[in-house]
Amino acid sequence: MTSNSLDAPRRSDAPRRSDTTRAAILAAARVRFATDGYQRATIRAIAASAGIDPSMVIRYFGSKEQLFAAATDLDLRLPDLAAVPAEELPAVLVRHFLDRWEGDPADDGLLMLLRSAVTTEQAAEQLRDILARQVAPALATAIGAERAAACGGLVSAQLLGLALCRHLLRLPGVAAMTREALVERFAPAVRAVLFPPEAAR
Amino acid sequence: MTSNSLDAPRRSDAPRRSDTTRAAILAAARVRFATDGYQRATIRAIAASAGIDPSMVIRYFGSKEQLFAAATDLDLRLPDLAAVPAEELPAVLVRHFLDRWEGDPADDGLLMLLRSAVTTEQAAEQLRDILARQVAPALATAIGAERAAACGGLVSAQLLGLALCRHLLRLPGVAAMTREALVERFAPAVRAVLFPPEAAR
DNA sequence: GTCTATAATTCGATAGAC
DNA sequence: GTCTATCGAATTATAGAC
Repeated sequence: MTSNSLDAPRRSDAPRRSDTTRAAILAAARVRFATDGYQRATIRAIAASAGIDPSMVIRYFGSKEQLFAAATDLDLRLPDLAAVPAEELPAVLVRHFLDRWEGDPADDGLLMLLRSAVTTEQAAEQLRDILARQVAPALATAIGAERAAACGGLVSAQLLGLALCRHLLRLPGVAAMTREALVERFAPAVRAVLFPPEAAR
Repeated sequence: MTSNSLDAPRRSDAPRRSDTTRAAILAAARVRFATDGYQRATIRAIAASAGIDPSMVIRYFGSKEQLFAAATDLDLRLPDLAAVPAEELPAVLVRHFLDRWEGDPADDGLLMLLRSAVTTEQAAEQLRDILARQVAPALATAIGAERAAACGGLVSAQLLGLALCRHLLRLPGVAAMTREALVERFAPAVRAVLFPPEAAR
């Protein structure tokens, strides 16, 4: 998956030129996709950011669609939720995602994917797949498979809603809050869907 | 705002041809913007949906940007929240938006605007403006201006997150739930940000 | 008022020289 | 491996005939 499928095995450990170029394209693509979304992020702009010719992008990745697929092959790097006390689970989740979103734009794959997923079906499919494969299983280790299935989507709705309003729409009331204030105010809401009060069961 | 600024007053009450054409363009534009977003919704496609020539769209609205501005001049039609008991406020809010989103795509302006706002700054600006002018004041009548300012953004994050995951991303776990199940499970989360528990104040 | 024709860009992707 | 040159399609917007 990560090595060039056309090459025979090599003895040298030194990175090939083609590998560094490929990595440069991928890094530039992640930044452009994150800020502009799939449609506005042109191959030409990505190539310019990477300092190479547009035709190289096609040569290395075949098409814009395949480049996007490679750029959005994400690992959310969720912590081990089984080790977290139920009481702290909501805050841990909120803090984890907030931390990732504040980091390097080329590294916060979730925001990149979310920006494109709203208007590009291919990206939406990829996002659904990633959430199902990573968030749901991680939740299952903490609160059991049955309850994770029942509230996984609602937890996603809350966390993606937070990402949406804070980083993509930049609503003043959400974008201006500090990370810790956000954890304090939003974690109780996540708790309400993770552990439904009696009245809602 | 709603009448053609170039016309002199007329005595007849019969709708002019230009008014029905203008309305047809606007209706078609709302559908295309809602399903495809600002960039993919082309003037050609909108004209085809309205059964007229693409050049007519420009003639009536000047440019694609101005057409979008006219199509997204929304009224969320929020109910009178001052008349709602605090206890029922979260469920009333969730149910109101769910109802609107299930309706006619050409009438659910919020979903249309949200789809474009993630990748088009003009749409994001319009959405921020609408939320600030309509949601925030309505909340203020129910829980007071001070507390509305503190939690308005968080309530928006929850409701927009729900719209995002249910109707734009169509996450299976959220899209499959019935409207009433969603109210029951999501209202407690909205309550948690509207009326913060002691631990989070 | 409505349409035909087209200008002026911009995009993804390809061919081929070096 | 890298770049030049370009194709073919699609876009917004305009000019002008009827």
